[in-house]
Amino acid sequence: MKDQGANILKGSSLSVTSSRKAILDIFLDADNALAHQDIEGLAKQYDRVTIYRTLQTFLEKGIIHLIPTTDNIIKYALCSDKCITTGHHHDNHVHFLCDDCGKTVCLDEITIPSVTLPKGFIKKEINMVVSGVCSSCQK
Amino acid sequence: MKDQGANILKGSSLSVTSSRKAILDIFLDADNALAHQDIEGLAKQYDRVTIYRTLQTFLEKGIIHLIPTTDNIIKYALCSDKCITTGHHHDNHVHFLCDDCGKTVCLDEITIPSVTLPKGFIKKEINMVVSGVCSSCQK
DNA sequence: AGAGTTTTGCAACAAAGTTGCAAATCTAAT
DNA sequence: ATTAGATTTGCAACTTTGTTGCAAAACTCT
Repeated sequence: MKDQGANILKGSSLSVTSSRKAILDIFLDADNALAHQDIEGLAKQYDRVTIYRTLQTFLEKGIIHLIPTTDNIIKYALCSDKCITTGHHHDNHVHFLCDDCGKTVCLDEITIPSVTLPKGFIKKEINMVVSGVCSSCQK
Repeated sequence: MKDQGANILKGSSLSVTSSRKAILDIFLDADNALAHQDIEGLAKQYDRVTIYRTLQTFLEKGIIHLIPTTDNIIKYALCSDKCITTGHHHDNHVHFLCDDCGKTVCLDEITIPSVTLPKGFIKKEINMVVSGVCSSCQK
């Protein structure tokens, strides 16, 4: 599909600007989750502040989601098509953080198993991050 | 137990200083996980740098563990006795983050269910954070 | 109590994130 | 295609968060 980025933006009723397209393209090209810093390095022509605000906007619109990690670095990844089209966020897959290369990937095919919470707790979202060695680093 | 903090420090072969005891006491009194910022507020007489270094030391010794959360705030919680005594870190319980009060608690009795990773991935640690409404906020 | 080691606080710095505002860009309507 | 109106961007200044080196203070062990 050509100009996929622009379509996603329109679909989320966001105006199509070059910085938003550029940042979205970076996500579309990436095979792993990205930290703010990564994006700053890959979209050098845009202001730091613009990147902060763009990521914030994408989060709010459900275009990207946030991955909690134990390495203290906030990472973002594209949501699956379903997330974007439904507008409803269903991020129920497992994330993997490689101790070796530091990359974080979405394991879309691995669904988070359900847990039973103690009485009185109401569950809204579950996040699961597994760390270890990824398939590219394990040689 | 009197002077529990000092005992824990000795048990981890750390020298017993007033700042370490104070910070450890804050954790012993807390019923939820604490961010650096929380501790700074509760241990005002100590330097910011000392708190950073103390938390770092506690992490290394396995006295506290780190909880990844989706609210971008790094939180620490005391490890269970077993963690401390064995020196080996077994943080296999579920964490709960309340969207209402913002508190993070360890659900020590809820064990993280196991998952099967794709071929080539080696699992070392699993983290699971459930968010929603905690028992105190659900009224 | 004192020698030797560890820890602390200070200062200075680096990195990360936020805010207000004017200029630039985008959208939608003519 | 032009333009009015709204949104977004970049800049500057600032706050917060985290790090490092070093001398003074506190702690441990004998």
